[in-house]
Amino acid sequence: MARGRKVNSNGERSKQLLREKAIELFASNGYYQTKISDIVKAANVTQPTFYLYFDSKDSLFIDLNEQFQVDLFRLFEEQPGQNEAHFHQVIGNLLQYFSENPLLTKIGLYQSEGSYLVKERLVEKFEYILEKQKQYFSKLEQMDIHIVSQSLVGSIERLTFTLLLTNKKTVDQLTEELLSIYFVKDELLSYAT
Amino acid sequence: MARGRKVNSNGERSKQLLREKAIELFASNGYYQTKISDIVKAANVTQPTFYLYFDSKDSLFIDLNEQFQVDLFRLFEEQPGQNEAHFHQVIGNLLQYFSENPLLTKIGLYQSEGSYLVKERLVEKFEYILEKQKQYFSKLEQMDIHIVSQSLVGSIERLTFTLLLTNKKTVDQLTEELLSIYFVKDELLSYAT
Amino acid sequence: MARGRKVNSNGERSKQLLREKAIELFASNGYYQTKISDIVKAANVTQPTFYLYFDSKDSLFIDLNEQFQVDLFRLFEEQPGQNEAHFHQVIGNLLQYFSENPLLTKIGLYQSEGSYLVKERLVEKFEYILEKQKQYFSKLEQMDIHIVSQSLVGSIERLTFTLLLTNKKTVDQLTEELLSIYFVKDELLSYAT
Amino acid sequence: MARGRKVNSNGERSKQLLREKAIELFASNGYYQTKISDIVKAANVTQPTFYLYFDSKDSLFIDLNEQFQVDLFRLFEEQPGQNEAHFHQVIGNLLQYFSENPLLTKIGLYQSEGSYLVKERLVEKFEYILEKQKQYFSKLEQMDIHIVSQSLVGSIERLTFTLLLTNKKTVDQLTEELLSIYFVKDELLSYAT
DNA sequence: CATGAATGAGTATTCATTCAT
DNA sequence: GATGAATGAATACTCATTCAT
Repeated sequence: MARGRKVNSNGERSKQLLREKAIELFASNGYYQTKISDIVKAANVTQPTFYLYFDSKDSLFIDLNEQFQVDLFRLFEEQPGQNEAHFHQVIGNLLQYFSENPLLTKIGLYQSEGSYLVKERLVEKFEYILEKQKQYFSKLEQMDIHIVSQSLVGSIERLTFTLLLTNKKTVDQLTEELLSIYFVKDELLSYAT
Repeated sequence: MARGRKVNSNGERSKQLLREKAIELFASNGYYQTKISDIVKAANVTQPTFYLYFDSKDSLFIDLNEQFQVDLFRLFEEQPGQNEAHFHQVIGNLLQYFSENPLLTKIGLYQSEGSYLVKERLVEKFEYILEKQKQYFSKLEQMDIHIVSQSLVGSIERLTFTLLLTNKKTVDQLTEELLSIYFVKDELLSYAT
Repeated sequence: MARGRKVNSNGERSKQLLREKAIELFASNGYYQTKISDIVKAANVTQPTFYLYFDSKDSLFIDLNEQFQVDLFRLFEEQPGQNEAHFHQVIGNLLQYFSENPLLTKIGLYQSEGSYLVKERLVEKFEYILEKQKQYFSKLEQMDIHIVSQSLVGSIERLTFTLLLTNKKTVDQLTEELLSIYFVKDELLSYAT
Repeated sequence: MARGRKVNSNGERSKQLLREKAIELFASNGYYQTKISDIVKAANVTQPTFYLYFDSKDSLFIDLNEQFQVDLFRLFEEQPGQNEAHFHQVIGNLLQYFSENPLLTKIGLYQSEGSYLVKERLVEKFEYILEKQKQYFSKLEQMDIHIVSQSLVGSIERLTFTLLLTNKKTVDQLTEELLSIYFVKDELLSYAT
C-alpha cells in the first residue's frame, strides 16, 4: 500500500476503530495473547498508526480498565434513598452495565491483573450498603457482613460471565435470583414455614 | 568448564524440585509471566534440565492443572449417604482441599485458561446434589437450581481466594457461612419469623 | 479539524525558523539524536512542512555543513599581504567566525561525519601559509610543517570548543596564546636565554 | 542452521569474537550506525547470542569505553621521577597505547559521547604535570597552563587520528614533534638565536 | 544426569517520509 | 502554504526450545 494519508481517512475514526478492536481482542484473548499486530490487522491499519493514537500496548490496556472502573463506580453514586429497594437497584444497575458492556466487563473484571482491586472495591460498597440494610433482613444479623459481601461479589461475577454475557439469562432474572439467594425477606421466609 | 552430572544429584529430586518451583511461580505470577528461566533459576538447575523432565512449559502447566482436577473431583466420589449432611461435607471437603493445596488451587482455579471448565464441572456436581437435596430445603424449590449452583461456585471461588488462602478465615467458618447463605434450613427460617 | 495555511504564515519565515531550530538541535544533540519531529516541534509546524522546504533530514544537514564550509574558507581568500602579521590575522578570523557562529561551528567541526574533510582542508591552508612564513620563524625550519599544521588544527578545534564557545576565553586571548605556543618569534626566544 | 550448541563451540571465544567485531564496527561506523545485527553477522552468530554475553548495545559500548579509560589513566600512575624526562615519557606512553589499541582509541576518544570527559581528565593530568615542569621550561612561565594543556590535548588527539593511527608517523616521531612544539627547552631555544 | 552454548520466531516500538485535503 | 493521517523499513530485545558435550 502506498504511504501517506488514505483517501477519506479520519483520525478519530481510526482511533475509535483501534480501540474497539483492541477491546474485542483483549476481551477474548487476554492481554498477553493479544499482539499489537493483531489489533492493527483487525483495524486494517499498520503498526505505526497504533502508536499515533496510543502510547503503548500497556497504556491502552490500563486506559480501558480505567474507563471500566470509572463507569462502574459511577453506578454507586446515584443514591436514591437508602431504603430496602436500594439493593435491588444497585445489583440491577451493575448487571445492566455489564450486559451493555460485555467486552469491557470481561477485560476489567477478568483479564486485568488489577481486577482484584475492582472487586475489593465492590465488596466494600456492598458492605457499606449491607450494613445499612441489616434492619430489613433479619437473616443478615446473624451473619458476617464481610463474608456475605465477598460471596455476593463472587456470585455476581460468575453469573455475569456464565449466564448474563452469554445471553442465557436476563438482567432481571439474575437480579431476582441473586436477591432471593442473599436477601430472603423475613416475610418471605415465613411463607416457607 | 565442568559439565555433566552434579554430585549428589538425583533425577527424581530434580524433577520434584522443578515441579514445586513451577507451581510457586505459576501460582503467584501466572503462566505468561513465569519464564522457564525463572523456574530453573529457582530450582538451581539449567534450562536443558527442565526439558529432561517436562516436554514443554505448556505441557507442565497442563499437567499441573490435570493433577488439580483429578484431586478435586475425587472429592466428589466418596459419597457416604445422600442425606442432608452431605452438602455440608462436600463443601467442607472442597475448602479443605483448597486450603491444603493453595498454590495448585490458584493455578487450577485462577491462572489456567481452562479453569472455566473445572468450574463448569463443579457447577454440574452441585446441580446434581442440589436436585437431590431439594426436599430438605423448601427454599430451593422456588429457585433455579442452575443459577444457584453457578452462584455457589462463584461464592466458593471468591471466598477461597480472599479469605481462605489468605488465612483470614478457616475452612469451618467459611463452610458455615456458605451454608447459611445458601441453605437456610426450613426450621432455621422459622426462627426468624 | 482546520487544515491549510496558517494566518500570518509566510513560507520564507517557516523555512528560516526550521533551519534555525535544526541548527540548534543538531548542534546540541547531534545528527542521530535529532529527530525531524523534534525540529518541527521546536518550530511549531508539522512534519510535512519540513519536507516543503528541505528534501530530507540528511540533505538539510549537508546543507548546513556546506554553508559552514563556504563561510569558513572564504576567510582564507581575503589575503592582505603575505607578511608575518598574516598568521595572526588568519587565526583571529577563524576564531572570530567560530565565536560568532557557535552552533554552525559545532555542527561543521564536531557533529558532522564530514568534518574531517574540513579539518584536512584547514590543515592544507595552514601548511601553505606556514611554508611561506618559515623565514620569519626559524623554529619552524627544523620541524615537519605538516605535523605542525595538524597539531595546530587540533589545538584550534579543542580551544574553540572548550574555551571559546563556552565563553571562558576571548578570541584575542586564544589567538595570543596559540601564537605563543606555535610561533615564538626568534627574538622572543632569545629573551629566554 | 539447526538450533542448539554448535560443534566445537566455546563461550569465551564467542564473547571475545563479538567484542572484537563490535569494537571494529563501533570504531569505524560509530555507535548509531552500528546495529546489533551488523555485529552478530560479523561474528557469525545470531542476535540472541549477543544477549547471552552482553546486556545491551549500550552497556557493551559503555564497557568498551570504561576499559579504554581504565587502560588510559593507568598510564599516568607509573610515575618514575618527576624530572624533565617525565613529560617525554608520558606522551610517549599515551601515543604508544593509542597506536597499540587503535580501535578502542577511536571509540573512546572519538565516537563516544563521553569522550569529552576523558579529554577533560587528560587536560587535568597535563596541567598537573606542566605545573611541576614549569621550572625546566621558562617558556611556560609566561603562558596560561590551562590553555596550553587544552591545546596539547587537541594536538595529541589530532595527530593520533591523522598520523599515528593511519601509520603515517611513528610514536617517536610524533612525540618528538609534540615536544618541540610545546616544550622547546631553554637551551634549545638559545641555539635558535 | 546435567550443562554450556546457541538459535528460530517472535514482539513492541521508532522514525523518516509521503499522500490526500 | 500547511496540515491530518498514514506507512515502510527498521531495530533492539526476549523467550522457549535444542544440540553437542
